[in-house]
Amino acid sequence: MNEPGEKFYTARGYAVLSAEEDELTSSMEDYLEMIYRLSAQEGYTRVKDVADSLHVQPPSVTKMLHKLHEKGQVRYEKYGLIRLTPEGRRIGAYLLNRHNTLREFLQLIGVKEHLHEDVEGIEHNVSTPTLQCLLDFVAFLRSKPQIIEEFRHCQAKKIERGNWG
Amino acid sequence: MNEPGEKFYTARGYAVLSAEEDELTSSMEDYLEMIYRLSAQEGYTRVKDVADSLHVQPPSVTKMLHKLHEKGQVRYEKYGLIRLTPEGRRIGAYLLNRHNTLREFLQLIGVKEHLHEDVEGIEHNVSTPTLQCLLDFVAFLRSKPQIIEEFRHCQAKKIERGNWG
DNA sequence: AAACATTTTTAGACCAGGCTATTTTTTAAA
DNA sequence: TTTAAAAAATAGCCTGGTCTAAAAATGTTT
Repeated sequence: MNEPGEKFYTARGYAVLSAEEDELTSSMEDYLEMIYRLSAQEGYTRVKDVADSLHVQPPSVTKMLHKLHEKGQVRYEKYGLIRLTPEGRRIGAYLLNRHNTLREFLQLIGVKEHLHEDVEGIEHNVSTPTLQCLLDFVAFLRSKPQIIEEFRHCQAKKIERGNWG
Repeated sequence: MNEPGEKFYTARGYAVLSAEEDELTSSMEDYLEMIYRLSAQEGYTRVKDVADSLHVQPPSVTKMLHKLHEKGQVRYEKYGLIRLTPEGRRIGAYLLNRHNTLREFLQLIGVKEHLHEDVEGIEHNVSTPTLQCLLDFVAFLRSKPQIIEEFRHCQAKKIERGNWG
């Protein structure tokens, strides 16, 4: 049909597929990444802090903590402190690294306006092998700063010529 | 807190925000993009074809058609053919272009394994200004093929050295 | 044109991840 | 140590995008 051998699904369809593979949902990743950030200093965080940071209400956090606990990423008991398990820390570190890599790449190609939103949306959909490519590419660009310099130059010229949407 | 001035939300949180801005949901984009592909030849398509292509059941298509009709992207009456409005065509073309741009970029940096899934997931989260950066960057890389050549070379060397995850 | 097959629609259920309102527990102050 | 305030948990509702089962419309034979 379209590209041969490629099956299309809706956004929901992909979500269901990855749930079947027992992967984390996008929201679970958001919570885990944030818990990882917040517990970096003290080794723990609290429901209220997570709620405030993610702009959700506390009951949403509690509910998600049960899920992350069941999945083995969070050590948690009622009214207690939130701590990641070693597994949770490993994943949290991975997620944060993925976030930062993506962010750095987008900055390199000149994204400014919706940087944060785009990173937050895109990160959940970057598979591990793709992340590896991105990492390699960012490292490559970092090692040859003239490339980005030249690209910036082209972009600037383009703006001058008024070729923009 | 984290990066100053950046507000974090969960995946759902962002979805709600963009709904409030009256933007299309990810699923709506998937349907619209597919209708655009399928109706490219004949100028129309059918519920069954959309359902088969997106691996959903026909009632899901019907329901979504009502929404896209309300939003003014689809011309549609019961049991009839599905046609895009001019507005729908414009957006469809934009979505397809975004898809292809992203795909080309990922291919350039050497993505092979999950190319299709990653494109399908990422595309919905690429804002218009970010897409513009990507377009510029892909054009730049296309105009200087030595860059990608050299990058490929580095990647290959890296594999040789066994520095991979 | 009658009968059968296919396509589409309708109706209603389900699930994740939010929410609000309320109750329970913990913490801080008097 | 009793009381007030803050934090967390529970219960239950809502929404979007799916599904299935059943009904309705359309198309295709013969």
